[in-house]
Amino acid sequence: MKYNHQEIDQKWQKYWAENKTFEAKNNSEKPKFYALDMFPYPSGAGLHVGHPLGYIASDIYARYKRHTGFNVLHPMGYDSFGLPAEQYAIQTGTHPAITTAENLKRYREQLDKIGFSFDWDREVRTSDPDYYKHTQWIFIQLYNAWYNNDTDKAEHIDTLVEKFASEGNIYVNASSDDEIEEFTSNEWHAFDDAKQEEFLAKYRLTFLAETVVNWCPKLGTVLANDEIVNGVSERGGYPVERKKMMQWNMRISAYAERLLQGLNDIDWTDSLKETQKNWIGKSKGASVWFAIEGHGDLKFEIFTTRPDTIFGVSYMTLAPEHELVKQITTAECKDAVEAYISETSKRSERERMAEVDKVSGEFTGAYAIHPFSGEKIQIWIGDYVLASYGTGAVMAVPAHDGRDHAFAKKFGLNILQVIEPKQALEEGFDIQETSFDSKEGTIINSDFITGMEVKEAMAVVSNKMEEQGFGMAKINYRLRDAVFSRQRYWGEPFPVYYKNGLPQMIEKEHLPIILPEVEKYLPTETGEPPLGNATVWAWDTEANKVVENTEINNLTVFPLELNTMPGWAGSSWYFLRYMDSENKIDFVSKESQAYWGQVDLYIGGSEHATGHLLYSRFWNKFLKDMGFIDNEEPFKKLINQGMILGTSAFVYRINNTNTFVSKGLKHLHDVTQIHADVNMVINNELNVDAFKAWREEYNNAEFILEDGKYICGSEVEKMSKSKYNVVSPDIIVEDFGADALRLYEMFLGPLEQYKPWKTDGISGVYNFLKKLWKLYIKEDEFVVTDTEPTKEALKTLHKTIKKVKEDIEKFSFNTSVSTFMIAVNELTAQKCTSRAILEPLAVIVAPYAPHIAEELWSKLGYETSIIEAQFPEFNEEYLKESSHNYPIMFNGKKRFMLEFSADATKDEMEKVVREHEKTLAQLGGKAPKKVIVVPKKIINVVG
RNA sequence: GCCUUGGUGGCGGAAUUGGUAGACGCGCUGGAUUCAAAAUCCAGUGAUUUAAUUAUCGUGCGGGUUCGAUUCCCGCCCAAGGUACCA
Repeated sequence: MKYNHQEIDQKWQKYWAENKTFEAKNNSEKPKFYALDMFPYPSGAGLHVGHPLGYIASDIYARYKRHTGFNVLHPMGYDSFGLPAEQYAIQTGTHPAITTAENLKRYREQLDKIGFSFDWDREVRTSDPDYYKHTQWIFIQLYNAWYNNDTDKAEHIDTLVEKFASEGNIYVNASSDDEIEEFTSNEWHAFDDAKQEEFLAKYRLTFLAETVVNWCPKLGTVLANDEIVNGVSERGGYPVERKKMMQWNMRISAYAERLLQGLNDIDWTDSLKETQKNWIGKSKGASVWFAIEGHGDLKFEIFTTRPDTIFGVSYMTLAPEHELVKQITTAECKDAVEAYISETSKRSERERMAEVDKVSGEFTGAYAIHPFSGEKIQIWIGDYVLASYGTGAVMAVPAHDGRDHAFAKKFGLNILQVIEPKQALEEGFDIQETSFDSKEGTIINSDFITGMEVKEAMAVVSNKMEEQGFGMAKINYRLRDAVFSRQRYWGEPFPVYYKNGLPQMIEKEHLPIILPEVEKYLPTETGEPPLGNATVWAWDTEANKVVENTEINNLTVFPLELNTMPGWAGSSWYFLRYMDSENKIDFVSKESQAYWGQVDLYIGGSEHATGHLLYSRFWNKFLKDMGFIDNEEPFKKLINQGMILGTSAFVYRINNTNTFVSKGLKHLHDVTQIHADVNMVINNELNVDAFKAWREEYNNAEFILEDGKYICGSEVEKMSKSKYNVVSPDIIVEDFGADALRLYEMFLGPLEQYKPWKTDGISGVYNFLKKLWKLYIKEDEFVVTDTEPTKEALKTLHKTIKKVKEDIEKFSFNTSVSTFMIAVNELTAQKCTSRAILEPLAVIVAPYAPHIAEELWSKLGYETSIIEAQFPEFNEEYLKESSHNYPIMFNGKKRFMLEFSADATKDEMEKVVREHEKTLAQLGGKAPKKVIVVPKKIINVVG
């Protein structure tokens, strides 16, 4: 009987499904363990070899936890809303729900073939109305909440309304929009509903506001930065501009400090915490208001981290999008400023941040007044200042800030030194040539702070500004409120209708509001989102249901929101749903979430570091504030699996044409690099016909070939459907079995590391499985006996137990695979047949290669799953060595080996080494200066 | 640009706290078996040098600390991920 992976895989996958072997119970005498994977987006390309990497790791850990006595929750589901299905719908007219259902089916089949210990009864899908009704409900909770800085938590909006009614907003300490007009309780009562709502919106945790987006007029849609290449749309190559739009936003900034502090309480890698910390970007500094000459009371606010340099200000820079620019620009400067703004609107924010050497700007003709000195300061606009960061305005101190310096130099603006460096600078240092950005120094040329140290000056300036009413110390966060509207079809509809232009929430009992059918998935001709095409998309407030648009009367029937929610909406809370996925009423019951608590182990890609992982923490904290769940942080321990990278293929389109030029000739043209599907490329050569048939826009494409071939470029990058470089695990499972795939993915290298995919080494792990099999079954015979194990076999077994246990606990799965190989090689050489060795061996291998382990377990005579078996205990007795072979080194270089008994003392060993003839030969008879003996490691002779 | 991670043989990688660099696997070379091949088994395999012993070099590059550095420190180079509407 040979090792037949296909038969064994099927047999045990069927057994696990039928016996619900991996069902998690919501109560148990065993301790609980919650192991979670980041759920996949089910793309049309199917599961690729990168997906299972993390799933296999968490599966090994989850199975190990079961072997050590835990009640394990290990669920899986799908992040099933998203752009690709919608894109496909636009291209083919197929409803995204159909595409998604097909993709999902394929994913499930693929996942099933790998033998995961998932509890499939708890599966969730974000695009399922039974799921997204809760996403809609959470949205409503956020709408009906504000953040009270005094209690440092979110509260129901009613408590804010009470405050307004009793004392106005003057004493309210909330996270809110900047610069809210003050009102008294009397004024509040005098406001009409619309006015009251206008004020409440400035405090709500989700609110409508104007936000800048990448607008592509030709496609009539908003684009992700991802969809823009070289300033034009990736699809079609159309121009893109920055435009303001009314959008739903989430006030994540209210949680900035808690998101930052919470990092101290979770077991995540330092690099990931660092990334989130930098993303939140806390900085201490000051807010300063500058008056504008000739504009009466008009002032604008800047944020600076260096209030100590306020006397070094030589000009101001506003973001070109700053709201005041139009108002203050003088007639003479108008044309140039407008041209510059229009130019800037074509550049993406990322370009503006990246291209630091492209210094550009324009003088507005207006002057600010220095609050202390009263001097006139030129106001410029420059694209190095971003509207979305801080207040979109900076006070420029060229002597002490690199970017301000470059700007001042280019435009011949004054550079005034106000800090004297503490340490003498290199000779020839000239503040006119290079800025001095360090905070180590003494203030000069600065009125009342001259002579102070930087730190002291910062505080003094802040205090003085506060006294005089034009500034104060302030903490600023880089973290911006998150835009929550998408002009897309395939996402959660908002549970929102508009009455007199004001948003109204729909009651919980009428949820879900189901995504309507549309004829076309594109934006409407008037530029509205795809839901603008829906004909049944109005809310009847009497019947409490969605009705035909023709019934809209704005008295009882109102238009519904046309935007949908972003991809991260559904993924921000799915980990809670798994705890209680059958709950028909609430998103999770109090009891279920109390039992499962935090996710004990979360495995997923580091590319989610600042998106999903921050948004989930935000929603989790909010839900806790509102009393729905108990834990402040959702994910106790988190491991980033490194991505498996793909090899992408590129074609080169000559700009503004539909002609593609082969790689070797691309330097002769201005070209745009575009991804081609790797499945259309063999040995870098493009299958031109397949490419033409790939997309409608390429049907008539023309090609400039070299040597009769179209040669593609290639790059190693993320494996992703959008890069068309996806490789599927199916063939590997078919040819080598699920256990080989599992072992191989682990064997590739450390879990956390990025690695390009290659199939070359798979035969190694397959050979290992065959050798493992042969320890138990030779020819057709089951050869395991009850003979006493040898000392060597016990040593092999126990060092394997020790190493594998340590490896699993530190998520070093690649080294376990090597350890198994060594163990099997040794036991084979020892001709071991003892049950006392081979039975525990099957259990240690089981988390990694569960199918073969189950089969061997049943051959060993067991009738229940191997998952019931206890993980074997390590016994140190078997590993004791009577001697150790020491390398004898001279000045760090190994020269020969010497064996010493385990109980030899340091002095004894030193003596032997000193007197050894080879030592004398090495040193030419001279006595060693020193001998260093490190027990169980090395002996080093210093000559 | 900025933030994060990584760079070790032909390839994937190992090396627990600063202690024998290259475990394990792939590939390659030679051999056994076979009519032949597949499969399997055995031996070898960082580079230079040598018949061999040996010696020298060697963990992206340049410095430093140390008896001893893949590991710690300083300065660079290269690649990947993220950079706020891909998920």
